[in-house]
Amino acid sequence: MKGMTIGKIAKEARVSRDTVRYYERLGLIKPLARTHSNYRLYTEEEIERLKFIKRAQELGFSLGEIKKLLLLQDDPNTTKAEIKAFTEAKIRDIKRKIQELTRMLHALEELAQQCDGHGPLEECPILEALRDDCCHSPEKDKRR
Amino acid sequence: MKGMTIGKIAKEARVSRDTVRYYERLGLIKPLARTHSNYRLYTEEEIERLKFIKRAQELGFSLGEIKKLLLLQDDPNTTKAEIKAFTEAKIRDIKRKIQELTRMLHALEELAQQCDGHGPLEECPILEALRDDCCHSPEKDKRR
DNA sequence: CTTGACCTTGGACCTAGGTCCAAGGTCTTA
DNA sequence: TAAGACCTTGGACCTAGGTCCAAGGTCAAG
Repeated sequence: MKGMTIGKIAKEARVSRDTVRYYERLGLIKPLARTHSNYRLYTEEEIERLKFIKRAQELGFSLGEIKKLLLLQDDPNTTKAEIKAFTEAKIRDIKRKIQELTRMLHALEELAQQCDGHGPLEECPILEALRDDCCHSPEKDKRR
Repeated sequence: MKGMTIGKIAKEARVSRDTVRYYERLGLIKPLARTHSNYRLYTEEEIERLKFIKRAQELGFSLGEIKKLLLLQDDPNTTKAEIKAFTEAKIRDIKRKIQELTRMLHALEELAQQCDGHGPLEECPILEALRDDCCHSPEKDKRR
């Protein structure tokens, strides 16, 4: 009988059995067949699919997005332009996250730099900033 | 009778009643008193506390971290150096996140740029990159 | 004295990406 | 034939930061 059981491909792809079953529930992967005793059977191809998923995760794609990506890959009508557009959407997404984190970083760095680390706590510029309304969240509290 | 009910302070601080009760469960805030009918009673101070929490969240602190920050603020033995160290730890944290996102961004940008958006899907450099083992996750799959 | 707006509690539900467990079936190897 | 290592299913649990709901109590206005 050809094929590998779930434990085998999980080990090969360095994920857990539970994760493989979880991905199956999400529709990311499915076994080629079942044995007479209902064991899932897979081939090399599914190991590659698991590795594909891992790599896509490392690039910042969610499992939902990876599902779309796999569907696109499996569909003969998909164009390269679609894949490129998908990638570019993710790029914009990541850029937005970086911008937001950079905003936080600058605000924190400014506060840390204002604090000399000495003297009474009442004058701590960091706590003061959190207490008073000073922080640079754009477009808020315009009235008052 | 002095004090505001939960609906009042929630409105003032622009959060939901449920959120205030949730913060109470987490130990971030608590009512000064209860009425005879067991209604929570708050003062201006609690509105400020809610705003403090929101501002700290905007700076990237988790509710767990904000709890520590509030405890530090309320403790007369806290030094400015401690607050500064806390802030600096968060700065390092955010820098790490930015680095990770930047890694993803560069990888995606390289892939997008390699793709001309034309021709058959089999040669799509983006899908190829996910299929083959090419992506720059550091220190992995050194054997094989 | 009733209506509607408030308040109370406990607990379920949500997203995301899994992990863990129980109860049971199967397979291999000694 | 028995142990131990697999496999099956369904469902609970986890983090984080909440939201929503039911069933019931309270309060002010008309």
